[in-house]
Amino acid sequence: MIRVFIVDDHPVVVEGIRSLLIREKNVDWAGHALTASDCSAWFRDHTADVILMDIHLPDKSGIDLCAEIKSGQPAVHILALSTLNQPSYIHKMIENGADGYLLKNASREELLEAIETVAMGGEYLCMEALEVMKKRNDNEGERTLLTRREKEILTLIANGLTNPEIAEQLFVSPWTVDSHRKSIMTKLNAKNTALLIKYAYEQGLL
Amino acid sequence: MIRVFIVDDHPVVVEGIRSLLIREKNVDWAGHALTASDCSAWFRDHTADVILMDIHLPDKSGIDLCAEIKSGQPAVHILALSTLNQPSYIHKMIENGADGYLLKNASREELLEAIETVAMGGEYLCMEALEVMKKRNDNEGERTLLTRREKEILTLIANGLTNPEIAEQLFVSPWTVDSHRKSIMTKLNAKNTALLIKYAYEQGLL
DNA sequence: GGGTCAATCCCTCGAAACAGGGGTTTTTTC
DNA sequence: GAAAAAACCCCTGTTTCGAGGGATTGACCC
Repeated sequence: MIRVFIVDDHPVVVEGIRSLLIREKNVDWAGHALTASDCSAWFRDHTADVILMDIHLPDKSGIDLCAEIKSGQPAVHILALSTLNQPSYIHKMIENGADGYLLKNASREELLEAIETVAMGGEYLCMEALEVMKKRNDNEGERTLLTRREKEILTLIANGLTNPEIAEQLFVSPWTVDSHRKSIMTKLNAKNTALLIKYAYEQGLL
Repeated sequence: MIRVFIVDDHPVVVEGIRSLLIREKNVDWAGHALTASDCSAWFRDHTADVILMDIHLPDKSGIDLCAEIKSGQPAVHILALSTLNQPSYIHKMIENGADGYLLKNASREELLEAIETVAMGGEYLCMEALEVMKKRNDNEGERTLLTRREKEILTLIANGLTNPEIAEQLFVSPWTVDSHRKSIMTKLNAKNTALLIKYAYEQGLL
């Protein structure tokens, strides 16, 4: 008997999955939460075999929640659910301890298979997630391309800060910021700021 | 008895809404489709009182599908469903004949209220959509704000062209381009190019 | 026909961005 | 523990941006 808990801020998704699972003999409904904090609270006193976890939650990202739950209860298996197959999300979830990744347009069969797989300690990635992870390895991943610092600076650029302003905020020299900016532009192949922001958006970096 | 049809590419959403509605005495389940083309096909031979329509469909946007269905069957009431409250989507759906707009994190009560309202010929907008529509009226609509020429130039800026390059392409003086650029920045309240592109993206202008 | 607005053109100047080098130190990774 | 990668720092130009002013024309609306 697999005890399944779900955290998702969409009542209809919760209800939908519940009514899909309730028909299964080997699946038991542990409960649900609409927010990350409710989920954390529940797992302080209870446990489950599998958590179906939405990535977009109102109070906290599923990425952080995933790490949090795993540190408290390492035995619990987490299956990430998302509407989007943004590479950055997939990587982050896996890195933070998720055991599987499923798109919300998955069929009932796929959902059940994924739950069973992760419940037995396996790993389940949907097709799209698999492709993304493969690309990452093949291609050295256009996404891994940017370092942590570079992403940080890119975000600040997108927020309209100038190089000197960024330098001040990060307590580094303006030249450093300029160096990072140049390497970001080289990596994203952007000729100027406008293209930089455009590419960043298109690649889901913002 | 309100006959409800749903088109959404997420099986769990379909299932969730179904199990929410099935408990209602005054709601009848007409059927569902996972793609826009299936939906169109179904409505050639059948009809319903209300369609719950996802905006993001695999083969065609809900925005187009909405106009298509309405032209064939004007009596049908369409309630748009979306995970995002992007202003551009809300406007476009309403313009294409949608009778309501609901976010997918709506509660069961809100969903039922929305269905009943549109079934009776009314209009139902969720809080977020209302705010967006209000802003449009208050503010003369962040979308009408930019003139045709300004949008054209904004697109070119986003494509990485500089003012002189844009001037050359449009056969006008660089001064002219600069004037337009300045007025775009004033209207969108952007301090620099980075913010300009960011705002343009957020408001669905690109 | 007067008012409004889009679209065009013009000028200056300081502050950024962009292109092109150079380099050191710290942290990862194998 | 060595190699590689990331993060940091520096300098010099040229180009573009961005803020601040202007002005003229034509189209559309009441």
